[in-house]
Amino acid sequence: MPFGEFQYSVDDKGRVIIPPPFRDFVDDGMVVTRGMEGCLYVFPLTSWRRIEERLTDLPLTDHDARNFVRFFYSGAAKAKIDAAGRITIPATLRMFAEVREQVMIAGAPNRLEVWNESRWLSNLAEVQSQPPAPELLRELVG
Amino acid sequence: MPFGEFQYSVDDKGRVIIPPPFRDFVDDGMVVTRGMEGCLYVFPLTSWRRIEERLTDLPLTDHDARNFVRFFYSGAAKAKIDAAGRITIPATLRMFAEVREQVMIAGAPNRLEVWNESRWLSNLAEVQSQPPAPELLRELVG
DNA sequence: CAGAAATTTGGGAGATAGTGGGAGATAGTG
DNA sequence: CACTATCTCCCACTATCTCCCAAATTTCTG
Repeated sequence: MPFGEFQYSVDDKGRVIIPPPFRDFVDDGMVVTRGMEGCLYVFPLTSWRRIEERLTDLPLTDHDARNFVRFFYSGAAKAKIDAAGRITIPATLRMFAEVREQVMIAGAPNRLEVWNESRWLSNLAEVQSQPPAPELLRELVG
Repeated sequence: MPFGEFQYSVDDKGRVIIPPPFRDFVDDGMVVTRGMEGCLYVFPLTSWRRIEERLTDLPLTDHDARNFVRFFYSGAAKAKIDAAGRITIPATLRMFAEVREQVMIAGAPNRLEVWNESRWLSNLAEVQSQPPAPELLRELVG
């Protein structure tokens, strides 16, 4: 499971470095898509296939389900690491997550997250001002 | 299954590019018809035949069923990819979905969707402002 | 501390994709 | 039946992207 956070720059071609400790995790290819709180999710290809199946099974008749699929499924893009350890993030996703200049790459359970740096910081600040619910903390420390 | 989203322009002949990653998906011809939330659905010909059968089986006696058939079936038009990777969308469907100038082509389970660009954006904004139901999110990460 | 290895960043060339226009064929109208 | 408008197929130019290479910086090791 990848953990840790790393700061990188984005060049004007939309290329972002995958931190060396995370490279094994996404070695066989990955899928980048929209995430919650305005970040991007990066799933290893094998995990994505499971998600894809679940999304495909959602009912076409439900408005919210359709939009849910549009958010995660239509937003998705395959990516693979180049010789220099980078991936190219499509323009639409860069715009969505305001990925430009400085970004944070964060490890998460089963995925990576790509954040606009200042969004990352303000999101952290929010967590500090609104501490997690006690029942969540109990999960952590027992 | 086609996923991803792509932005294109529509020329004054009503021609729209099918994104290169989706071309295999609709290689044997496709059917364009009205879709939900004001977009257009694009089905591969083989999927369409299944839909056609189901629509044929709907009871003619039911008002809602009749209107459902009018919506999906009467609006349908065959299309095939030209040498430059485009299809021509009939004027009536273009009017329905306000397909002109800039459009988004989005991959979806079993189909493609063609969107007026600003409709697509405001629809996505709706998803963000109303966070997805927890049971849907569980679909995503397990 | 010095050399070696790995990592980050940038740039360039060939290939691919996007866009527009035109001519012949087809269909519609008087 | 003739004329006109529309559509389809074909061609060509331009822009963009991907892959490859190379330099500069940092980190690790002996």
